[in-house]
Amino acid sequence: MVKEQGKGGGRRLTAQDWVDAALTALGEGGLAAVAVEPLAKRLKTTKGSFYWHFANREALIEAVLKRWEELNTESVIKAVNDEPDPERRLRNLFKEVPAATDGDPIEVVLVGNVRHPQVAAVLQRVTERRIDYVTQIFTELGFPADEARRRGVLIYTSHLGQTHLMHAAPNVLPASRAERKRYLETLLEILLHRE
Amino acid sequence: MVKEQGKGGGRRLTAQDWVDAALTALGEGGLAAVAVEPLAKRLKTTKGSFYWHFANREALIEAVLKRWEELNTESVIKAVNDEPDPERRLRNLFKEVPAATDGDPIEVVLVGNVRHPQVAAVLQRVTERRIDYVTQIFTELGFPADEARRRGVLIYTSHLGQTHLMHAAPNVLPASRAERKRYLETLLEILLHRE
DNA sequence: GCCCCACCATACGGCACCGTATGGGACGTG
DNA sequence: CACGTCCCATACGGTGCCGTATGGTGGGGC
Repeated sequence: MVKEQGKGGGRRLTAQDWVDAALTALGEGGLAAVAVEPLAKRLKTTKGSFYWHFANREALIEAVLKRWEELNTESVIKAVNDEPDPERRLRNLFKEVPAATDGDPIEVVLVGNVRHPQVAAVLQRVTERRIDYVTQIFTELGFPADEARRRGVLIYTSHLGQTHLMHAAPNVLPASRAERKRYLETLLEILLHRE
Repeated sequence: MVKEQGKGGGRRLTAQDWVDAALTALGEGGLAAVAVEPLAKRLKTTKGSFYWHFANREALIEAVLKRWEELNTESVIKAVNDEPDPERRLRNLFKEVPAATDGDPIEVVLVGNVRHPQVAAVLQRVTERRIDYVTQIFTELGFPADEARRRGVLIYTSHLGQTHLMHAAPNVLPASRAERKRYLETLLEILLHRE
């Protein structure tokens, strides 16, 4: 008989299992839900397991933030970065990113906990990384540095506003797919235009 | 000798005092900081006072959310609404609102806690109220209903994105005052233009 | 001056979570 | 098959918060 690996069974866990569960909990219940005993219950195990893999709760938070950072910056950038044409890369970026993180509440959850030092640090890094990347695209499109950055910030805040609104009052954006696409198109036309 | 009213002294408190303190705590420490015993410490009193004025913690949260709602919608709208010209009213709105709530983290704090039922409800109401108001201005400007609403949502998400970014990474918007004004001006030109 | 009542202090039980201590089971290795 | 290592279960003490019970205080009405 093979080793029982059924996800509910009594298999051994890795640190990664804890991080994954923490990531889910973070989205569902906020930072407060990244807590040892509730996660142990969710994983059908006990604290004994957790404190074998991690020093304490803070270490888990650090790990889950790092994981989120990597999932939401580098991997997305990597997925888009093989498109050579800058304009099409920009379109891909703002078409793919919402598709991947549409209902993902972690972004807004983290901003709501920006007083938390670890959260503040990761938000800082992620934001700068994203804006730098978009700015770089505008630079490749031939805009001077300051104008490229200005447009990068602009398109990024637009995206943030959509994300924010979508969680604050989802019903306000009903025909989201088509409407958002049209909105994005308008915005891109404005921002790609050289005055 | 007059009755000692020094804000540290042993004076009697009203329910409003608790709500005010809760509002401050909400901004500083998130929803979790709207907690009875910590607030009692802050007010230099005890739980005994709290449970005289409120039934429980949930009642306080309800009250503080209602207070925030009123401070951030009706009072702002009232302050702007005496301007008869719609376009100038719009400009006033997006010049005054950020001035009043620039560093105010409560907005993003609440979105981060959107799973909380009471928070979700107030965010729902506030968002719809704000968008309705802006939409109405565009209607007064002569746009048909659907176009007015589209532009209202648009300008509102832009504002939200700025707020969001300002808390996620404040240093990204350094020359905020002048830059934001220019940004807003650009946006308004776009949105006020009849194609 | 007395009393009453709005308002507060204190003490208590309960719960949820953190982190530690310690024993036990499973599995590879010899 | 013995044994050590890895990983987990259980039990415990500590902390911070919620909500209740109950007694205390001080100032306004008579």
